[in-house]
Amino acid sequence: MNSAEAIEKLKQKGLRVTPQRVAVFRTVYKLNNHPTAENIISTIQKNLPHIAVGTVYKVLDTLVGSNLLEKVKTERGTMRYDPVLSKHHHLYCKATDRIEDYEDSELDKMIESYFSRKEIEHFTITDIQLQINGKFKFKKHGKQKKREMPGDARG
Amino acid sequence: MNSAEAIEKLKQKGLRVTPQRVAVFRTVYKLNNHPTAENIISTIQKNLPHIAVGTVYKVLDTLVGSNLLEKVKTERGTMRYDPVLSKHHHLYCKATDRIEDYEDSELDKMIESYFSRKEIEHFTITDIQLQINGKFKFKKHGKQKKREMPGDARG
DNA sequence: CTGCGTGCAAATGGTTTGCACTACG
DNA sequence: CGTAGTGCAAACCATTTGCACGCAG
Repeated sequence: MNSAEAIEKLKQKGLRVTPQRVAVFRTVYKLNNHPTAENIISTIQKNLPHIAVGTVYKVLDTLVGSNLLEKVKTERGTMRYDPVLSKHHHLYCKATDRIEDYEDSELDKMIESYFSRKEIEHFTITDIQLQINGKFKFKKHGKQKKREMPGDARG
Repeated sequence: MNSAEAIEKLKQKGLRVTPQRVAVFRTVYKLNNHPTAENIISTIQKNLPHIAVGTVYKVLDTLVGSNLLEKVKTERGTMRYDPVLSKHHHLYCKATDRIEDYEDSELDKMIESYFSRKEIEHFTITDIQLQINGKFKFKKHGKQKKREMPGDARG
């Protein structure tokens, strides 16, 4: 996503456009591994060395509030951020803390029709998200460079 | 769950039996609202005033590690604990941070058979958990007493 | 211009850790 | 008895907050 696109999206949501917001937004798109706040900060600081930690958190909150990003929790303690593209589920590996998105409209339809038949007594559903736990199969071409990203192979 | 049962379960897992472990374990069963560590601590301290915060966290880790409890994280930052009874999903209300368990073997079968047909390319599934988001419908009999439990009506 | 957004640094709060002591097996 | 478990308090660390300044609209 380039700056123009980022600016456009911010404007659509009625948000003030600042270099910090553009940078945070673009960075979450660029780092497509559900980065932590820290990942985002250290990446941004290469281009925008002056940005403050608190600002990044505030911007992330703003973007989540405007539905431009979503906040994801894992077993481990820290929050992760994900561009909101469309309805999706998460593949999650506990051993490596890696998350990937999983979209499957057939699955969604099946679940939706199931719950339209079978209601839950005292609860009104707004949406359903699957956490699909397991293990990523790694292709074994070349060695994997060690980066400071969550979700890289550790197990 | 009484002490004898708690002790039995700890022994089954090969864990040393201590008053602290019994108390933590029983308290999570008693507080069936997916309590936070803090809920557990303040409840236990009524009977076992000397127990240390650090101990409770260590015991919780131990019990989670032995598969007697599970650890759940919500949108809000804090961890919540849940007795492991059987495979279940979570009903979750963002507004109140309330969690309830949801069991449905028909649903489980449907999902299982779906994924046995439709494999995910680079991922091996171990289990699937649904987060069913929405709103609890409250029955309006009498007033609800205010407690310091997560998941009570706030919205 | 006017106030929202930012930078900075200190505060917060849930969780973890290190160490001396205790008690389970 | 020996070692795993506990109590305690300090440390940790991701996130939040308060305030003065700067820049977007």
